[in-house]
Parts: sequence; C-alpha cells; structure tokens
Amino acid sequence: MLFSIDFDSDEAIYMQLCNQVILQIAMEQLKEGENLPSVRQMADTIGINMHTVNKAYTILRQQGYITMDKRRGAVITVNIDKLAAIRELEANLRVLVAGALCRNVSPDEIHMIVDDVINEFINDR
Amino acid sequence: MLFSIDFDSDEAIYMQLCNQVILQIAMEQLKEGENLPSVRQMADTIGINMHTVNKAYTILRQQGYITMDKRRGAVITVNIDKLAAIRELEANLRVLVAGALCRNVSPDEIHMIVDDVINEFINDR
DNA sequence: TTTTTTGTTATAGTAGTTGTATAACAAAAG
DNA sequence: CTTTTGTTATACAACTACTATAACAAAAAA
Repeated sequence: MLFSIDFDSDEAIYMQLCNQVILQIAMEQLKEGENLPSVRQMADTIGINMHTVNKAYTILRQQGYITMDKRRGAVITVNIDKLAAIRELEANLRVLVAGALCRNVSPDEIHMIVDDVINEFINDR
Repeated sequence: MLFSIDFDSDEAIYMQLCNQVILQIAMEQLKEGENLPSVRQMADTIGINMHTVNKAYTILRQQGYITMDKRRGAVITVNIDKLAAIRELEANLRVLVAGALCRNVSPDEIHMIVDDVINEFINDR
C-alpha cells in the first residue's frame, strides 16, 4: 500500500489521497475488507497532518468507498450507488470530451483512449 | 450565446465560464473566428465582476481556445496542441474510470456512456 | 487494570484562492 | 475628442487548505 503525494501539485493533498485510494481499489491493489492505515499512521507515513488524512477519509466514506470503525479503522467497503456513479461520470465526461473534440481529437481516438484506460485497470486483475 | 452561471455551485464562477465556452465550441454554437463579448460586457450580462471574466478569458487563451485582440476583443481561435489534449484526457479519464469501475459500472457501460456524450456534441452539428 | 491507540471534535493560526471594488493606462474605434 | 478595449495594480472580505495542539470516549493491547 503505497501513497505518493506530490507537494508541488496544484491538486489538494486530501484529493490526491482520495484519488489514489480509488485508483488502487479499481486496480484491486486494495480489496474489499482490507484496512487502510489509521489517520495518524497514514499522516506519519506521508508526512502530513492528521486532519488532512481525516478529510480524505471522510470524503471516501461519504462517497461509499470505506467505512470507519473504531475497532478496525478504515475498511474498504464499496457501498454502491451505481446510478449516482453513472450520473457523475456523464457530467465529468462532458467537459473532458468537449475539450478533446475542440482540440481535434477524433471520436474514434477518444474511444481508443477510453479503452486503454479501462484496460489499465482490468488487465492487472 | 448564452452563459448561465450557478452561483450556488461549488465550482468557481470563472471555471464555469471556461467550461461553458469549451462546451459551446465543441457543439459548434461558437465557431472559429467568432467573438466573445468584451470582459466588461460579459461581466455586465452575467452580473459578475470584470476580473472574474478576465480570469476565465486568460485561462481560455492559455489553453489555446481564444486569442485576445484590442481591436476584435476575444476571438475563438482553436490553437491545437493535440498531444497535450490527449495526455490531459488520459490523466483525467484515469480517475473517472477508476471511480466508475469501483462502483460496478462495467467497461461496456462506460463505453456506451462515452458514446452518448460524444454523440451529444456530434449530432448537433 | 492500566496504557496505548482509535476516531472524533474543537480551536486557532498561516497561506493561498475566489470574487469584488475602484482605479488607472495606452491603444484602437467611433 | 470621447468611448471602449485589454491590461495592470491595489485592496478587501470570504472561503479553502493545511497545520498545530489539545482533548474526549471507546476499544485494544499490555
């Protein structure tokens, strides 16, 4: 379980953490039932404040990726709201696809790139 | 040329403006050579500050969607860096697709949604 | 039982972002 | 000559991001 934070990035640290957890769940490097380090351990390991980790965990919990338990800590528990996931995907894709089309990336090329990205996750399983 | 800003959104006003311009270029509601209102006119129309519009225009210019000209104002001039567009698309897709896969949206479903979104833009042409 | 670790909550400070307000400038248009 | 243009500067309030320190009850470990 490795988390690498880019402190020079303009993306907030807690967001980078959230995204890395989601990426690792998708790649099945983190599996349902597994634990994340405690907020303090994770903060120590990365070298950031406890509250920054806590913020990331709170968001992950709200989005249904983990549950918090005083006994077990943060546990990967993908609690699915598939319709919400689809709506969110559509909304975010709209801007991405628009930007790509404007810059002369063809629909076929977009499909190929989507394929590549999906396979990145699927092939590692 | 209509721009609707959601003041209750957690997305910054200048970002909403940027995205709407990009969406309208993709839908060809804004075409190469056409003008955007001046920063002051746009600000007046929407009911926001001049600097907020200026910030959006500056970003659009940096990303190659418009050029600024004292004579003509802001002109849609898609200046393409296709490789950069593809890299950006890949990076942003990675997080979106990961989130979707985690929530049990299948690769086929993702492809269908991508198709739908692309067709939203293509069919209006 | 005592100690440690857990998530959670509170307060407070610094730094940066967002949006607004006012103002000024030279260049171009009318 | 006046108006409109993009651009730049300064300043302010509100908010966000991150950190620091501290405290609490609940659970685990000793």
